[in-house]
Amino acid sequence: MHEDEAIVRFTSLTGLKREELRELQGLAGPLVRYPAGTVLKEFGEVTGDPLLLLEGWACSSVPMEEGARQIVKIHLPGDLMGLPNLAYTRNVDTIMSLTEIAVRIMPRSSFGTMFERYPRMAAALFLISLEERVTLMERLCFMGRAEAARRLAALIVQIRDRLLKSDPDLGLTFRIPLTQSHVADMIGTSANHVSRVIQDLSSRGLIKWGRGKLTVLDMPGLLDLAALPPRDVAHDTAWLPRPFFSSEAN
Amino acid sequence: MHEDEAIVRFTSLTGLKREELRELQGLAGPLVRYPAGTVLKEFGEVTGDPLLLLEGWACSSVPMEEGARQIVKIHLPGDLMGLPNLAYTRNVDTIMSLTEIAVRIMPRSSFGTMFERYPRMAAALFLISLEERVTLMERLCFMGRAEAARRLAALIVQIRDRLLKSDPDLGLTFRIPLTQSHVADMIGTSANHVSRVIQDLSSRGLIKWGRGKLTVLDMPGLLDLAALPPRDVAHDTAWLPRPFFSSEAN
DNA sequence: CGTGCACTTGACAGCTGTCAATGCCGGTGG
DNA sequence: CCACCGGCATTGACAGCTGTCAAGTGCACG
Repeated sequence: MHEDEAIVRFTSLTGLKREELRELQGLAGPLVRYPAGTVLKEFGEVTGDPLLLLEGWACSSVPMEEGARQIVKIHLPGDLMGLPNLAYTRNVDTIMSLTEIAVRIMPRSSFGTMFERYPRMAAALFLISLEERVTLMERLCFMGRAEAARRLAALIVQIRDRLLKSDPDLGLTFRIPLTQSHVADMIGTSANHVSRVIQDLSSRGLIKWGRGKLTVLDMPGLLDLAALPPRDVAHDTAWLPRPFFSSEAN
Repeated sequence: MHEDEAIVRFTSLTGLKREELRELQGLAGPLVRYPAGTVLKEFGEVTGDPLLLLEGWACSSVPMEEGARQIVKIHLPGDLMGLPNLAYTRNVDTIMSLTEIAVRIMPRSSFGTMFERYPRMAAALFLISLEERVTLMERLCFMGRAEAARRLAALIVQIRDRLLKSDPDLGLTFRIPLTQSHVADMIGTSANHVSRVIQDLSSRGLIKWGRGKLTVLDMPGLLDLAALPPRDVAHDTAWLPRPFFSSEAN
């Protein structure tokens, strides 16, 4: 993914102006690359600056007792990682790359700048945070109520939806750099059980999943199983501050 | 709770100045009271304005299939309710009062004003949102990994911690306006099972719970069972914009 | 005193964690 | 080319937590 595209995704929901995007890029640090499996932030350590993910996959997880962990979010290009740490002195999660990744550091001070000088950008940041909250709410519902097969179906649908945003031509077969262990840590079961559930979905003719490659065979069936609550993605941003630079109305 | 106290709680984490608090109050609408059991927002309906809760308890829940629901948050005095709706056109959860409550409407436009004219207040709002996110992350972990007894223990500890913030003298016995059905919808089990789990905790001598009154008999034991991850509550707000009015340093 | 709601209790089945063993596959080194 | 190895995935057995159903209890309220 080209860097501009990632930045555009980051700000798409508020319709920020091109000039504002440039300012945002001006606040970011240089591009840095890491190999797969790199731990970028460790839970409990003193917080650093948030990171803007530009290429590759990463994930945030919270360590539990005895080596277990819960993955709380998959990061895709365009995502800001480590944002919640702004409110704490120690990292609230562990951030690790799942593939080779490219990131830019977003210095803490740049967020102060945003709030002081670029209110629309700050508001965009706020909206992104609210969306994350809703995503977590949704996952919380599934975790508490649904059985593993449905949680897996919902996970697949949600990941594909997010991938679609940056690649509208994404087919029904695509790469997912997640092992069954990762999936287990995401949907809250054992890696053992994930194997059973995947085979269950396969035998129902819904998906095919192997070697990091996932194929959705029956999307309506998968959606039906996932039974995600309807969520209106259209955003009402009429309350946002007026654009800073542009002459045209938003 | 006196209104000022609630407002102070709302903004405590960023050390907002007294003048800013007054501005915040100026943005809010008049005080409105509702009896227990009032539905203030209904999931899926067109969004209205967020509400600042000043007295009483309320909860946000997401309806699931067949009348089931997941309670995603308990609102206590000082909480802003319905904030995530700012990013959507339809309510992402149902907000219902658990006791008699008093609220003030925070018009959508007032958030635009905050971002334009009171960057520190906007940043405070942002931080609150990040905290909510972390709370949800934590609950997600428990929902996926812990058995019901531990989830209940964690719930009790967390609620008491939040009550302590507004009443530092809170003893080990306090009122909780939650039925076992509510608890079930919070920790993701059946109301039936909640009864069993409460009796389990009781027989272990950890708590006593009846008639809306909860007594913690063995706090260390309860904390041990809950096994909440250590979370540094101190906030690093050095990146925040400078105070708007005051002359003193923050 | 009757009604309704909240809570309790018991039985049973089902999903899922755990343990252990096995299979598969890619990479490494000879 | 082949043997070995380690990580990942599969499979089976078993126990435990938990949902469901159903019946019963107790309390508050009118």
